[in-house]
Amino acid sequence: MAVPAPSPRRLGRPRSAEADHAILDATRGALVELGWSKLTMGHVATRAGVAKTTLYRRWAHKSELVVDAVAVLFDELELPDRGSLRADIEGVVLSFAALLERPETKTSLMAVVAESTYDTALRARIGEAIVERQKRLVLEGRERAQARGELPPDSGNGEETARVVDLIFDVIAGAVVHRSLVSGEAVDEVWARSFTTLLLDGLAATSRP
Amino acid sequence: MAVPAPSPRRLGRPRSAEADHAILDATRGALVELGWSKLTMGHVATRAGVAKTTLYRRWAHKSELVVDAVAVLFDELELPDRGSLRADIEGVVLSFAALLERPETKTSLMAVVAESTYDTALRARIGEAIVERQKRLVLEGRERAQARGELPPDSGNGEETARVVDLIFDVIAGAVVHRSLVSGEAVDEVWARSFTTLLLDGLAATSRP
Amino acid sequence: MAVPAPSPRRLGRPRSAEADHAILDATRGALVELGWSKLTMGHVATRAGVAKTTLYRRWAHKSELVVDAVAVLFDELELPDRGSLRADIEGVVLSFAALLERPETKTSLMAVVAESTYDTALRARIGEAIVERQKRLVLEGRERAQARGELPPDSGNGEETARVVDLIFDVIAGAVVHRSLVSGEAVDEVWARSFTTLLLDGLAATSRP
Amino acid sequence: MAVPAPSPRRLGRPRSAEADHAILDATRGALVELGWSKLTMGHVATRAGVAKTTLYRRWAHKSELVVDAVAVLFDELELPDRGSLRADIEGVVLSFAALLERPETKTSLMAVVAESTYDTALRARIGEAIVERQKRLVLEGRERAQARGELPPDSGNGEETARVVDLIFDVIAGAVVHRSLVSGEAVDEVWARSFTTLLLDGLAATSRP
DNA sequence: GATTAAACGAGACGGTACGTCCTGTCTTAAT
DNA sequence: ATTAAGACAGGACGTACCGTCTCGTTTAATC
Repeated sequence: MAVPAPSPRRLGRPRSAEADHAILDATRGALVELGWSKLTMGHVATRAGVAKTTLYRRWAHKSELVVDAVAVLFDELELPDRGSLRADIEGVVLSFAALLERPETKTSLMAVVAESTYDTALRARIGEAIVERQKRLVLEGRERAQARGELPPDSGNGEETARVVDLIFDVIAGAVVHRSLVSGEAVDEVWARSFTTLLLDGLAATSRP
Repeated sequence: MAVPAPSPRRLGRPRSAEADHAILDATRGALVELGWSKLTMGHVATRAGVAKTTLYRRWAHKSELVVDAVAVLFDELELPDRGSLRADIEGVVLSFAALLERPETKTSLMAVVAESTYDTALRARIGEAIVERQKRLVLEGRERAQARGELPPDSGNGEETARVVDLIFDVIAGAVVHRSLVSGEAVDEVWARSFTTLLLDGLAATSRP
Repeated sequence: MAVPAPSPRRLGRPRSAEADHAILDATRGALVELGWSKLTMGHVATRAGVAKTTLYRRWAHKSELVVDAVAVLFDELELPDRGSLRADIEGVVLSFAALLERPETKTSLMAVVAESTYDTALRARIGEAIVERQKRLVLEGRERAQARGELPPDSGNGEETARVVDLIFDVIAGAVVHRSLVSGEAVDEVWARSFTTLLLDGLAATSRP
Repeated sequence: MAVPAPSPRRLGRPRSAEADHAILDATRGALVELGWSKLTMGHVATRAGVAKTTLYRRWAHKSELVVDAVAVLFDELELPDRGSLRADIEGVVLSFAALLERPETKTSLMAVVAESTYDTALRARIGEAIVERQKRLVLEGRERAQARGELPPDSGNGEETARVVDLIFDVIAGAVVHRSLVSGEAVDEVWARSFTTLLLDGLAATSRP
């Protein structure tokens, strides 16, 4: 996954899996205590009880290391069936907001996105490790709503469907991230309800012929 | 504004307004050529033909400098009357996206937002210099739509109005930023139309009693 | 003297004599507290309650300022008649050593001499303000010894006399300075007696035909 | 010696001996071209093709670096047997003066001595690396003169001997340094002869019972 | 069990930028 | 014209990190 096996050869001493964990743990810990900009490779290495070479053998840049360290937190997001599309959306908005409130993610997400604007490899890694994996939540919620009859079934046009999913994803994730990190205001139940109402109405109308 | 007068006293040589401009110009130029992460205070100073001390006397951190240098670009955003609420929204979405495509803003915005998560003074500066000032676009578009009869008049509840404006702002800005910088896909006319449809329908429904 | 009148004209506000004293006092004080290398023009100005311009108008360089500040201390050296040439020499050795033990002079003398090796103007200033004025002690002691009959009278050859005086001056001052500042050992009565014995015997023999 | 092994451990990459030489060579070169006061750590590092950190890892201060760089020049001083005590003294006086005329030593010696007045570690380093090692010349010349019968043999009292050696050392070195650097006049054959006469007579008398 | 080759810790390395300090000059208004 | 105040260009400081390197030392899989 994030730390690809260097080659199928198996000569010499194998890499330490312990070191991998220690480094990622140390990275998350350092993010909490220092934030993105004061986190250094040397500090992470020391904190993980590992030599700098061991760290650089696995991750060439701080941004890649942080993406991998933080990605796992995004995987914790889930979409339990709350019984209605409205409840599901409000739920995911609130749990996404809660995730963004954690110091590890708060300080990292924007930073790696910023870094990625000039680094296509990093952009790909972010897309793969974080962004794409969150779209599953939209897909899942959508299918469930279709099963409930809250949304019309797929048009059969896969491209069209992908476009809609992307749009909804950008609207939900974008609004939450912007409110939380840019506007710097709390994403609470009140806001989640207003936002969900707006989105539901938009979706309902869009779904009409 | 950005560089507040240090005090009403008038002792000693006054600060050079030329230097202010040269520094902000140099900052924008360096952002274009080097991007956020390779921009250094020393480089900006050299480029501005100014000593580093002169720079640090005004801006203690690179992030504050960049906020001030970039804020003016956001002020260039305008909302010409395109005849309908739909046209106005599509217009602002596209011109905001165009702004985010400029190299000066592309990396900077996310980077300073990232920095602001651990620096409340910076967060305030961003809010004041960038975020709050862009809400005027939402207000303006809304009033115009109300005048056209496309949206119902204000409820008279100022707090309620502010909440709605904030929501719309976060949804529009958030969706555009997310699509453009996080998802890394183009904000083109097609997307703008889909997004606007979604938003308009949401607004229309929300406005119904 | 050390601070030459800028010109015989007397237009505009006259220079403050208070400032002169304050600056020289502050310089000596700073030398005591900080030593030569940590003394700065800005610090002296602040300590003297004077603007930097006021300081630079009088002394262009730190070394010149220090020479003037310290020269006055060397003028305090005196040669009271102790009754014999031996006693006079031992006296001047000990009082010169005592002067070199003061922190103002200890830290300054070698420093300005070092500086003067690449700065002929400074060398001249040191020669004039410090070195030449101390030769009076040698001259005085010599004349007194001649009056006592301890040394033969002048040969009448002025050049010859000057050469001898210079030699004795360099030997006495050099030995004391070297012992005190380079070797870093105390110039006490025991050493002064040994040194004086050596010098007297040398002089006596030299004076014989 | 000058750069003590940091510890007997042998962990990590060992320090580069090449770097040591390059730095000391660069220091001497910079002293020749720039003199003490314009020599900077950064310049030396660049000239040596070495990072500043590499330099600071070995020498914390410019003065210590210069002491080590210059000490080796003092070791070049030698005392070839010139056949008589008089010739030996005249020889060492002239060659010491020639050494002090070299641009590397000219400013450096006084400067580091000045610095050492407020820095006991530096004083110790100077004592060890320069001062103590030059006393060998006095010892050597003295033994040779005793072998020739020009001076009486040692009294057997080691402390007494050390005191005499120190005295002679301070008188010779002090007089030459003072004439050359403080009085700023040439140490030529004429002066050397006068000084040697004075010293020999003093020694002769001192040696008499 | 010995060999082999990569991974490991430690830390030195060349290099870049940092943010501060000092220098000596200049620009204000006040005296 | 001099003063206090303080901004200015410039340059060096000593430190912190970067990413690479060079050591001597494990640690498995292979021979």
